[in-house]
Amino acid sequence: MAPKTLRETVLSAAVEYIAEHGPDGLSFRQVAQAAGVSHQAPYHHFTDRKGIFEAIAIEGYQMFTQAMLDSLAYEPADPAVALLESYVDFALDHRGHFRVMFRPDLCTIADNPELTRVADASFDVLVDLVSEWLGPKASVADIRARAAGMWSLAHGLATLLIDGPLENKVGPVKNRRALVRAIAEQSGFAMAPKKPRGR
Amino acid sequence: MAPKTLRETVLSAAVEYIAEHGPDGLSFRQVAQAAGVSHQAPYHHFTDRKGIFEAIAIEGYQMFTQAMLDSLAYEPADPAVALLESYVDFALDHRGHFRVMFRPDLCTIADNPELTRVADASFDVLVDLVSEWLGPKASVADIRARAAGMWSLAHGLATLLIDGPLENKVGPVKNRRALVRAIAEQSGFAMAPKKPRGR
DNA sequence: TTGGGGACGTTGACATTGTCAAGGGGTCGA
DNA sequence: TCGACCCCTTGACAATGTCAACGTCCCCAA
Repeated sequence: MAPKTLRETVLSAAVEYIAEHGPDGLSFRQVAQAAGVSHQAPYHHFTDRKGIFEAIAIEGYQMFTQAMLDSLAYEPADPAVALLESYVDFALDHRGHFRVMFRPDLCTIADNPELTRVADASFDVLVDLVSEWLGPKASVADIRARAAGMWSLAHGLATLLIDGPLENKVGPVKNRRALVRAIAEQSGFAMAPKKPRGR
Repeated sequence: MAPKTLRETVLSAAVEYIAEHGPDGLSFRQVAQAAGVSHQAPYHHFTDRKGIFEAIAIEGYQMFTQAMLDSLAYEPADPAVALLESYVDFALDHRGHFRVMFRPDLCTIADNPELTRVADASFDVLVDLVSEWLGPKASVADIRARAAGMWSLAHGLATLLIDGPLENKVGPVKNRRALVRAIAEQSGFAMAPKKPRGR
C-alpha cells in the first residue's frame, strides 16, 4: 500500500535512499523532488534535515522493539539466540532505519524525548531478558557485563554484515542464519537449558 | 610535533574534526581554511573529498594493526582478552580514524588497493590468532564462526562505547578496562591457557 | 452565510559546499 | 637561460540547507 500523506511519502523515500546509498548523501531537496513537491514542502513536516533522521529513528526503534518481542513471544529454545537472530535480521531487513538509529551525529537521541523513550524501550527488551535469566541473586556488575556483551555481539555482527567487511574476510555468508546461530552458540551468551549437546 | 607538509596538516585537521563532530559535517573548504590555504589547495594532495577519507582510513588501519600486534607481543595471559582490549582502546583513542574506517559510504575499501591491503592486514591479526589457537584440526566453519564472533563482539563494544548508547543503558562506564575484561571473560571467546602454563 | 485563521504548499533568495578551469610563481635539469 | 613540473591561488558554476514571503485551500465561529 503506497503511503498517502506527504510526510509518509518523504519518510519512506528517505529510508529507501539511505538503505541503498547511506545517510550522508541524502538531500532534502532530492527527496522533495522524488515526492513530486517543491523543495520547501518537507519543512512543514520536519523542522530541518535532522528532523527527518529523528523521525526515521523513532519509526525504526518502534519496529525494532516489536521485532525482538515477537522473536521471544514463541518461547524459543534459546532466547539469547533468538534475540541475536532478530537483531541481525532487523538490521539487514531495515538498513535504512538501522543505519540512522545508531548515528548520534545524525539524530541526537537525548535531544528528543520521544526518541529517548522508544530507544530505551528497545534496549529494555535485552536488559529484562538478561536480568530475568540471571535471576535475582545476580550482581549488578554481572547483569551489566552480560547485557553489554550480548548487545555488543549482536550490534557488531549486524553492523559488520551491513557494512560488508565481514564477507570480505571470512568468506561469503551463504547461510546467514547458520552463521548467526554458530556464533551465538560459541559466544558463551547462549541461554539454552543445560542439557546434553547432542540432538 | 606539529605536522609539516600541507597534506599532513589537512589530514590531522580532518581527523581532529571527525573525532569531535563526526565525519558528515566535514567540509573540504573548512579544513583548507583551517590549514590557512586556499579552498583548492587540498586538491593537489587528494583527488576529492573521498580521497581524504581514504587516506585517513589507510593511516587508521596501519595504526590499528600495530596496536593489536603490540598487545599480543607481550604474550598476555589471554590473547583474546588482550586483543579485545586493544580493539576497544584503539577505537576510543582514535575516534577520528575509527569512525571512517568502517564507513563504506565514505571510503570504499575495494576501490583502493592500498586500503584493501592495510585493511586485510588488520583482520589477519585476528584470523591468524584464532586459527592458531584452534589448531590445524579445526574446521573452516569453526574458524569462521569464532573469528566472526570475536570480531563482532569487539566491534560492537567499540562502536557502542564510541556512539554513547551503552552508557545510557548500563550506566556510566567508570572503569572501562574492568567492563571490557568482564565481558571478555564472560564470553566464550576467552583463550586462557587450558592448563596453567608457567608464569 | 460569511469571514478569518490555520494547515499546507509554492516561489524567491542567500550563504556554503564540492568541483572544474585557468593562471601564477617558485625550483629544478639541460 | 629556458622550459617543464609541482604547489598553490583565483574565479566560476551547480547543488544544497534554510530563511522569508506569498498563495490556496478547508474548517469553524459569529
